[in-house]
Order: sequence, then C-alpha cells, then structure tokens
Amino acid sequence: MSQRKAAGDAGRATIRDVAERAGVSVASVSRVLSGNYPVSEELRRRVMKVVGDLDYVTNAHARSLAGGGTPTVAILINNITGAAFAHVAKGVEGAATLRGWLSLVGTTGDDPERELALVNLMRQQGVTAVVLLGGAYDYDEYQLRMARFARSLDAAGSHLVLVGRPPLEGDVPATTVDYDNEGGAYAMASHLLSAGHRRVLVLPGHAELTTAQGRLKGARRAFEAYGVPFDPDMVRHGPYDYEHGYEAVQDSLRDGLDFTAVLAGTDVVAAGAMQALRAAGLRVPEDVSIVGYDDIPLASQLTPQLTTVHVPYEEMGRVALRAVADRREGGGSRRKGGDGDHLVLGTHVVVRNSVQPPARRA
Amino acid sequence: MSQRKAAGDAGRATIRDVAERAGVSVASVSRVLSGNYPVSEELRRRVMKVVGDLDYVTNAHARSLAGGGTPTVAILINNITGAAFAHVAKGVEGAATLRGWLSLVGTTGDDPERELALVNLMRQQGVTAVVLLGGAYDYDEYQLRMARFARSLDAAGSHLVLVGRPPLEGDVPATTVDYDNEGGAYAMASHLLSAGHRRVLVLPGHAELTTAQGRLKGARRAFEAYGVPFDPDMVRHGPYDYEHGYEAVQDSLRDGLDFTAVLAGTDVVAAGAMQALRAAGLRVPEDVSIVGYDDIPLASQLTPQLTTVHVPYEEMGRVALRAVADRREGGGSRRKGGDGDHLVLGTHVVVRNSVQPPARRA
DNA sequence: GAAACCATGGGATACGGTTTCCGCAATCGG
DNA sequence: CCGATTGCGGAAACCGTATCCCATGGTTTC
Repeated sequence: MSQRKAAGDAGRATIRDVAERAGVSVASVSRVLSGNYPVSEELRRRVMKVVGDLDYVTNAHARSLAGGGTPTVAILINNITGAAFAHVAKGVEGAATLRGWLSLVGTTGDDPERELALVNLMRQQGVTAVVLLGGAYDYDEYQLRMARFARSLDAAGSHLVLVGRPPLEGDVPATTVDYDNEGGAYAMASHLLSAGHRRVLVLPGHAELTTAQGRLKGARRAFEAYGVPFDPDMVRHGPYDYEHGYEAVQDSLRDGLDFTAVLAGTDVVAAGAMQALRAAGLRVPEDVSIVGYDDIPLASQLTPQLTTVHVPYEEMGRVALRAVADRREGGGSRRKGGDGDHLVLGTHVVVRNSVQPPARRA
Repeated sequence: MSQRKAAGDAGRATIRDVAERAGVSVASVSRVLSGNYPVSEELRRRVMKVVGDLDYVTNAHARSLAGGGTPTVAILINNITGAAFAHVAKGVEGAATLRGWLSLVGTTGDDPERELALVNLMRQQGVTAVVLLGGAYDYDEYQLRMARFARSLDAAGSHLVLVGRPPLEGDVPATTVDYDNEGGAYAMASHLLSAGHRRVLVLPGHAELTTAQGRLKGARRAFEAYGVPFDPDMVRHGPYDYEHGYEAVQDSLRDGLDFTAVLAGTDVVAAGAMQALRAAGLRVPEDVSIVGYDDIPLASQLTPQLTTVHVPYEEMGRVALRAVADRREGGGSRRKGGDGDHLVLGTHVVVRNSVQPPARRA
C-alpha cells in the first residue's frame, strides 16, 4: 500500500499509480502512452486497461518540463468580439488544433501595458509562438518595444508573429503576416471614382492606427490617379466602431458638407454611416453611396448589401500558424530578416449593392 | 563554470542561472520572486538586478508542477465568430485576467468528438475549470457524457461549468450559468401578440438544440396565454444563421404562407429574414414585423433597428468565472447538487423599430 | 550574561513525467 | 549446442521550481 497516497485519493492519478496497479514499471507506462518505443501487445493491453479504469491523463506540466509537451500558440487580441480579428483567431486556432497544438488567448483591450504583461505571461508559459493580432498604434516607442519582445521570445526559443500590422524594421526575429491594405483601399476608392463620385466623405479610422494610415493612403493615391483633388476637410478620423460612423455622418451633414459617397474604414463604420444617412432621410445608394472595408458577415447582412474590400482574415490566421509550424520543423530560425518573414495576402473589392453613380445635383 | 550549460546559452535562463550569477541560493531567488517569504532589501536588489540582466521569467510548467502555478480556465466554444458566445468568452476572459488567471480556448465546431477530446486535453493541462459555452444538442447520450466529464474533472480537482445550456440532472458536480431563455421568448412573443399580430412565422432554430426548444416553448406559452391558436405549420426549424433566415422566409412566401410577423430565434436569423422580405418587395415593419433574440450589436445596426431579447452574455461569462473562483476560495465543493450550482440571469425585451401593428388586410 | 527567539538564507526534496542506460531473456545463426 | 544479437522492461537521472527543515547570527528577555 502506497504511503503518500491515502485511500481517499483526492487529486488525479499519476503515472506511478497506473504502473503499480498494472504491475509494471513507470517507464513502461510512459512508453505505452507516448507510443514512441516498441512495446509488446500484452503490455499495452495491461496498461491501457488500467488507464481506462483510473481515467488517467498525463500531466501536461510534467510532460512539458521533461521535454515533451504540446506545442502551444498564444493569441493576443484587442477584443474578441471584433468580427475581423475573431476570424483571424479562428484561423489560428483551427490550424493549431489541426496539428494538435493548443491555443491560449489573451485580450489586450488596446492597452499597451497589458500587451506587455501578456507577452511576458506567455513567455512564462513557454509557448511556441505568440501571435499578435490587429493594427498597432504608431507610437515612437512601438518599434523598440516590439523588437524587444521579439528578441526576448526568440531567446526563449519562442517566436513572435505580427498579424495585420506592418513588419518591424531592422534585423528583428519576427514574422509578419499582412494583407494588401493600401491596395485594397486604392481599389475601393477607384471603384467609387469610376462610378463618378467626386466628393467622398472618408472615415479611415484613428489617425495613429497603422491600418487607418494605410487605408487613407490608398484612397489618396486613387484620387491622385484619377486627377481628383483630395480634400482634407472630407476626412474624419475616429475609432472603428458603429457610433463613430453614425456621428461622423451626422456631423458632416450638420456642417453642410457636400458629398455623394462615404468611404468607410470598416464595415461596422459603414453600418453606422448608413444608419445616420437614413435617419437624415437620405437613401442608400440612391442619394449617397457607401463602401466599407473588411468584408465581415455584417457586410452582406445589411440592406443594401455593402460593397466592400474582402480581407482574407481567416486565412491570415492559418498562414500565421503555418509559418511558425514550418519554421519549427525547418530547424529554427534560418535567416533572420530575410524573405519569408513577411507574408502579404491579397485583397479584392466585393461589389454588392451600396454603390450607384451619383445623382444629378439640383 | 556550469558544465551542462554551454556559453552559447540556447534556451531560456533558469532559476539556477540567476542564483549562480547573483551568488545566492536557488531558494532565495524563488522567494524573492514569489514574494511570500521575508527577504532582505539587499538580497532582493541583487536578485532583481540579475533577473533584469538575464531577462528571466519563471517557467510556468515547473511552477505548476511544484505546486504554485497560475489558475487557468479553459473556454470551450463552438465557434469563436458567433457574436453571442464571443461575448460570453469575453466576459470569462476579462474576469479571469482581472484575477490574474489564464484563459485557454478551444473550439469544438459542433463536433461532439472534438468536445470530448478537448475536455481531456484540458484535463491534462490541469485547468482550474472548464467552461462549456453554448446550447447543447439534446441527444440521449448527452446527459451521460456530460456527467462523466463532470465527474472526471471533479476527481482531478477541476470543475465543469455549463453556460447557456440546461443544468445536468442528478447529483453531478457541475455548475450551470443560464439565462431565462423561455421567459425571454415568452415576453418577445407577447410583445408581438399585444401589437396585434396573430399569424407569426416562427424560426426557433434546430429542433434538437436546447436553446431552440426553450425559445419555441416560451413562444407557444405566450400564444396560449393570449388564446391564439399556435399553428405548427408556421414553425420552420434550421440552423442559427443568416442563410436559414433568408431561405425560411423565401420558402414561406413561395408556399403562400400568410403571416404578418417573424419571430426569429436569433438576431442573425432575423437579419436573413429581413433581407428576404425586402427582396420580395415587402417593407419592414410596415408590411411585416420582425423580432430577434440575443441583442448582439448587429441588432441595433440593422435598418430598421431590431426589437429583440437582451441576453446578458458578457455578464454570464463573468458570473461563470466568479462561480468557480468562489468555489475555489470557499474551500472546494461544499454541497454537490445543492443550490448555488445553478445560476439564472434575467432577460428582457429591447424595443426598437422593427415591430408595428399588422396592416389591415385587403 | 545566558537562554530563548526572530529574521533570513541555504540545502535537500518533492512534483509527475520522459528518457537514457542497462540487464535479462528469448531467439537466431553457425 | 553455444555464443551473439535482439527485444523488452526496469532503475535512475534529470526537467525547473516551491517549500520544508535546519543553520546562523543578532536581538530580546529574564
């Protein structure tokens, strides 16, 4: 009778309990379970029987400590409820699960301090990779901080993956999975311009957000290409949410701004804008056209269905995970800062029913 | 010079490295870092200096193994991108983070096999609690399987929490956090009935889904209370998605079904229904009224804004985490099957603009 | 002034597996 | 028929940390 284990047997069964009860050694049990060592059929049967009886599962912490252990990817995200990045998370998680990897998740709530704390927490967990989702705020300090993260993780045998934000400058051990943000905005704006719109209300997002900067830049380039002057007064910055879309349009109308189309930085912003236009008695798209960005499910659920830019969010997630998995199997970091560290996926305009040529003005 | 650690120093620094470099014992380093033992200022300074230099973080696996360790909650969810349960996940994760807990996340994709595999995986991880989100399919086997899960987890010192599904029968060590599903449906249907609607198309969801069953039951009760006959032909089952809403309405119209309102099982289904009505040239709410369920952000972003039932999803998540945290601090399972194992949160109707009294018929 | 006590720091052990190194038995070849 | 090879199971050494127990030096108390 084992001494350190009373009859009551609180807590979980250990590999020793299994070994004892099966009348074999601890090593044999381990071998049967990991299956990376030849064992006789008889032994396997005996062990598995007891494992079933005791409802035994191996202790993941012990296993990791001893060297084995399930690869784990940490997903750090601003807000789970944001549709776009929820899809990325789904892509990462799905691809991880497919390979038997585990997914940890943490939300930063746009707080740089929490982001830092979480990265450290994940470092403690010894995760295989940390995936950081979402556009970044372009503070001066950002580059330095991220570079530090990347190096810390790399030193610990882990790896940093940036999804949906621009790559880090210099020789930093990090992978970036990005999409053609500016190109999508260019195409979207071109779509409006070619439909004949000349006065467009632009709601790119927060001025400091890298995503918003790219979208604004793409739009501006399209205007230049069409030889249409770009009026800075027609740009309203603000958060990527419904309320901002609503208020920006409301304010613009109140200010007597003259526009025939709205170029929203996000589908959600577009939804808010649409609602505000309706509230003002304007029809979409007869009076004012609207386009969004992201192509989240909402876009096709609005009435009229929203013309928008499709971003392959879920695939970005899958690609991100594949990148770290490949690197892992490929034998660690081959060349830092080389190609293969920055993957860019394409975007394209999805034409639905929210754009029409501008109405003749009175 | 340590022998088992070459100069290259791949991998992460251990507590031993820190101790050695600071010229103190391993125990001292541990104490400085956990802070649960008095140490001199001098010692703390010395250790922290080296910790900073080496960028050391403790190995979470080793810590857990040794008894310490961060409490971890596992969130199992069908689909992260579903708005309703994403909010629950947010609530759980937020409350967890607030207490310094960690959140693991796994998606089941509606696959009972994966659910099983994930619960076992989480058991390996030694999680403090497993939170299972979302309505369950009411198979015969369900009760037994869940009861087994609950007991397994309980035996391993963990705990099962069911969110948004009915509690387990019998003496099972599990906690349920639920909302007044049937009551919400009753109130919602009553709202339609009191507006004068008599012929209502009901889209409750999948017939086997517990959530759908409750919503249907609540609606039926309301009809009875109003003395309005409930026509089974007006009920169309199907998944909780946009397409189902669209097709159900489309088919109903094609079949010549006569209805003045749609009682959708979900806001997303309502969105699909709304689109289909529009496509058929019907106006909402002038010709047909629509109501939803869940009150996800989409509900207020549609045009017209959707009257729906508010479910406190995020709070359910917080409550779920609080329940396990309390139980943990309260000294383990006090009484199994007693009260406090089933928490029910209230729902209420949110009146917006998608309901009008039925138009006079020709 | 001696004894009892406190505040700290160090050494050793436990946590639950994996894995390497060995030994034993059975089988095979000559 | 005997020695060598092969196959399989066991004992023990870690993995990195927390903690128990003990040693030490200084302080308090009688």
